[in-house]
Amino acid sequence: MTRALASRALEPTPLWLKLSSYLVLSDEEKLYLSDLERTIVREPPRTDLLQQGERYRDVRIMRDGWAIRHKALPDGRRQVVNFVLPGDLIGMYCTLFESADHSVTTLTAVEVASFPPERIGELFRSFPRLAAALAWSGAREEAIVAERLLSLGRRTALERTAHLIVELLRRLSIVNMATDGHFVLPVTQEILADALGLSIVHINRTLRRLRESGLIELNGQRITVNDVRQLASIGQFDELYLHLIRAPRRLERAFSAAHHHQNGARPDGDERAKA
Amino acid sequence: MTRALASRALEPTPLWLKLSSYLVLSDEEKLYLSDLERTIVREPPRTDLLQQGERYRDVRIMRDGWAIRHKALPDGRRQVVNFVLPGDLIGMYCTLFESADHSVTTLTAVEVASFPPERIGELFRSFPRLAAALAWSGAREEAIVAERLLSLGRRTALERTAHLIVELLRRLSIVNMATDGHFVLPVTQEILADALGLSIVHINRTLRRLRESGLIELNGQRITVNDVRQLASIGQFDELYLHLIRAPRRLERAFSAAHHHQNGARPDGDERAKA
DNA sequence: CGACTTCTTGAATGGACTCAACGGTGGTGG
DNA sequence: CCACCACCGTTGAGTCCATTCAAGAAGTCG
Repeated sequence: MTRALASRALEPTPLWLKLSSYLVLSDEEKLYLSDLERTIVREPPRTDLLQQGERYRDVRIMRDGWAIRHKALPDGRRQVVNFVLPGDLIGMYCTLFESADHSVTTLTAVEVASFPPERIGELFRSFPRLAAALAWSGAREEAIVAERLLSLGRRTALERTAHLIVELLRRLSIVNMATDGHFVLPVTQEILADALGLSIVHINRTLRRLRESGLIELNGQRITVNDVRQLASIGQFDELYLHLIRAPRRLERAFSAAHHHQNGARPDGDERAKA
Repeated sequence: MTRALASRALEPTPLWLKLSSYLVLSDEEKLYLSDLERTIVREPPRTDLLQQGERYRDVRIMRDGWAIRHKALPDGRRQVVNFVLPGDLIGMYCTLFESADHSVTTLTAVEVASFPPERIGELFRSFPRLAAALAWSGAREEAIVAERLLSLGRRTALERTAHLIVELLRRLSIVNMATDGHFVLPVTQEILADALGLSIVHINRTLRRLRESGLIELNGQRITVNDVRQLASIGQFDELYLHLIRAPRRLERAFSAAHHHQNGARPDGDERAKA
């Protein structure tokens, strides 16, 4: 490996930082990761990075900007599944499926890296720890979607809205995109409605209620949260599902504690059974 | 590896079959997989295999029976995130998180295998193809949750219900648990309501409408779908999201086509950029 | 056979939706 | 430079889908 590459590897990218919260990356892993982000593309707002039904495209890594992952019904009704923030992967596994079951559209100008899906095999074979960390972060994403499902299924409009605002505040503050309880939400009320399963009109009224009760302030796309505590309480927000706690580093342990498996199957443990 | 183990490996388990649809398993991989399912436990209905908030437990593999994955709000409202069927993993990544953000409860008597989370490291390091296939099947699960999110956000009660019935019919027929358009749904209307984000009363009325229009028949837990086509049309069901098509075997290709990556980062491709 | 859970149906309520209209803002071009 | 248009946000009024409340029927289990 050349010096030039090695020095380039030292710039930590959002993905780099995200995976670091799961395990301590070796220099080699950092190098490989930065190589995956070698090919960088900029896209304007309202660009489809991935389109529902589309056959194939490179895997993308969001480096800067916002996007939404969304699904549409044939008749046009639409649901925003999640917000894509820096460090998130786009179509990691979709490229291996026959075709994409969702779209990803930019909300702001973005900077994305991309690599061909063939490299996934390489990644899993040569960098198992990275592969595990990526799979893990995929599981974290699913947890977010599942929590949103709970919102749509069982929370009222007010609760849902409060919950989403607190979620975004927490997620953004990790990547230093929210300070002092305020952040930029580059989103129309229509998109908010599609994310929360509500009508535009009703989102508007719900935001007004939150504004009038003094919990939040809105000027343009800037949102200020005045009382996170109460907002979280309204939305019954429990940040457990975001899996932010990095303390145990269980993944790290799984790899270091593991007896290097060679060939057949010969681990420890006894054959217990329970009625 | 002993002969005894090798012979045991030859019984295909549901997980085995599921992963086979992504790639052709080698004998070694089959052997390892069957070793992961070595420790088998039986549990009665209404047992928690995993509990929201709980710190740690073994990874489970569902071998036989039904379970639900669900999340609850502090005030008791509940959302069923997904149905767990044979071949599905339980808590694969949760064991690596600090604590579980959802519960898994059996609906029927079940047979599950379990293995300690430390083996995940072993799996990723020694069986990259299996690891990729498992990550892939995790992505497929997320796709199902995302589709359910679309249901709760944008489909009416009737549409949602129709959609879920068709989904279960499709998923069950893959594992030979549905024949001739009928299957056993070991579920109360309360659970159905919690899965679809509706009240018990309304699910009852919705099922009645479907029954009265002749689309389905219900006797006890047995459900018969008389007109899949029309049911699918009501629910705007498009099976794309289930990712059942195994034809391309892209995963297989990603591994065989991949240039064995050795050390640093030196793949092909040019540094393009786009405005 | 009781006791419990589950299913079913009616009636009234309500949360969110649709329809509709108006105001603000920013971009475009005559 | 301002008229125009498109998009977005805001608000009112009426409607409807789904909920809650309530109570009885039908299973199910010890």
